[in-house]
Order: sequence, then structure tokens, then C-alpha cells
Amino acid sequence: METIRRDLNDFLAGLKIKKVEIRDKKIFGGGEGKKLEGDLVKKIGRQGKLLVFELKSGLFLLIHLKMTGQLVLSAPDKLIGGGHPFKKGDFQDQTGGKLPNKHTRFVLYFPEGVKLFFNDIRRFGYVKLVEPEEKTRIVSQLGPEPLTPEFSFQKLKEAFKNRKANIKSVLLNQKIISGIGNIYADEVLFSAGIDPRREAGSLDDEEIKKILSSGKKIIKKAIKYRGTTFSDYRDGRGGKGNFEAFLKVYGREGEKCPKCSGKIKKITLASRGTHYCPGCQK
DNA sequence: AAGATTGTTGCTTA
DNA sequence: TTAAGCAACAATCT
Repeated sequence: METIRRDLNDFLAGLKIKKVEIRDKKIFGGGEGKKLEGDLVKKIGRQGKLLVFELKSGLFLLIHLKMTGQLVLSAPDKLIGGGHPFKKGDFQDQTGGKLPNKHTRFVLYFPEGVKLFFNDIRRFGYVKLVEPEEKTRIVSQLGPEPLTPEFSFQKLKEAFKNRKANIKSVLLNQKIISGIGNIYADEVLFSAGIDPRREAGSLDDEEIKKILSSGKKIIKKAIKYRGTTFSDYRDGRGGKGNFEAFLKVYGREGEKCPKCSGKIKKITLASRGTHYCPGCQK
């Protein structure tokens, strides 16, 4: 999400919304889409996996991609380069065809042929236009992110204290920590050497510190490599992420553990596929 | 054909 | 009140 946010913000900040096209009513909330037309995108922010478009009118456009959502920019070649953050060719669709496609649910049109496509196969994602109060209410329900100072030892210790749920579920709980999903949760726990089935409340100080540093390390590296394309993820230019090559356990059931040469196991935890090494995650 | 899939919400139960 | 555990949402692939 951070990769997408950067791509979109670099290109759309300061641009006026000329036209809004709602192709699938289900994914749009917040009343009349026409309200957006004529408004201007001041900047695009993010809390966890939720994108927050800050508009000149004072309204906010919230976008959540859930499992299969994509936000892909498109612009004519003549706009690309010449001081723009993208090189020519970056906007060529890499999703396998032309946009819009049958999964395009929503489109924003900007001047000079710049377009933003929201595609979503499973239609779990949403686009919602909200008043500032509602934006604040929604964002305040999300916990600190791994790369902020609020993601501290004290905070984690407090959050884990007396928790009966397994640590994997707690890492996925966006009210406690925001931004960690199923793939990164498995990678963080592998990096920290902690068994995903462990009761969160049972972790000692040293183990909490490991979660803390592994969380920062994995997320930092994943952003550096522009995200993880396991299946449908695309960045704001329609390109794939490059972090898959660095996944140590996710999607590697039966493979050899890179640390101890044991066999990577897959179980179900929190109703999610969970990958770990029984040899070195205790 | 059953079971899997990157996420969250809302229900039930404790 | 709060927490834990699941089904549900929906489309596609194996």
C-alpha cells in the first residue's frame, strides 16, 4: 500500500478531478459520486492498508483494496518524463490487457488524459467519500504502524499483555498494529524465530523486542522492493512488486528452511494459511 | 468438485 | 465491556 500511495501521490497531488465513473455501485459509498467532480487532490496519505485522499473541499476519499484490489494510473506518453517522477513506459499496462477491463469498478479522470483505475476481482474493496469527522473516526480505529515511533516496546508489551489469542492473530489485528497482512505476519514471525501458535501474552521481553525489530526490518525491505506480488497485487503503475524473491516461508510449504534446513510447514491459524519452520520458530 | 486465495466486519459465545 | 473464533462477503483458480 505504501508503494501504491507513493506512486499515486507523486502523480496526482495537485490535480483536479474532472470526471468520476462508477462502474459498479457496490464498491462506492458516500452518496453521490458527482460531488467529487471539480474537487482537487491535495495529497494522498495512508494509515495501515487504508489509502486516504485529502481533497481541497475538506472531504476525504478513502480507498481500501482488501484482497484483490488494484489502483493503476494511466497517462499519455507525452506527459511521462520531463520532470515527472515516472519514466516513459511506466504506464504501460502490465496486468495482462487494456484498461478498463471487466474488473474495473471505478475510474477517476484528471486533466490531459490522466486516469486512475480501481480494479477489483472479488469486489471486497471499496471507495468511500466521507466528511472529516468520519475519516477521523475510521483512521483512529487503526493501531500504530511498524515504521512509526508509536510502534514501541512499551506499546507492544501492553498490547500483548493478557492476550489469549495466538501471536499470528494479534499481528493481523489492525486495531493493535496496522499494515501487517497475512504474508508479512508469517515473515515477521519467521524472522523473529517465534512460533505463530504462541499465545501473545506468553512472549517475554526479549521476544517482544524481536517482533519489534523484525516488523520494522521486513516492512522496510518490502517497501524498498515495491511490495509483494503473490497473485493480484500491482503498484500504481500496474507493475508487480519484487519482494516475493525474499519471502522465506510464505508460499514455501515443504521447502527447506533457509536457517536450519528443516521443512517449512503450513497450518491454518486465524482462518488463514500460516507458514512457519517448526525447527527454528519456538 | 471441494478447497484454496493478499482483508475486514459482524455475529455468537465466553 | 472486551476478547476470541468463525462465517460471510465474492470471484477465480487448481
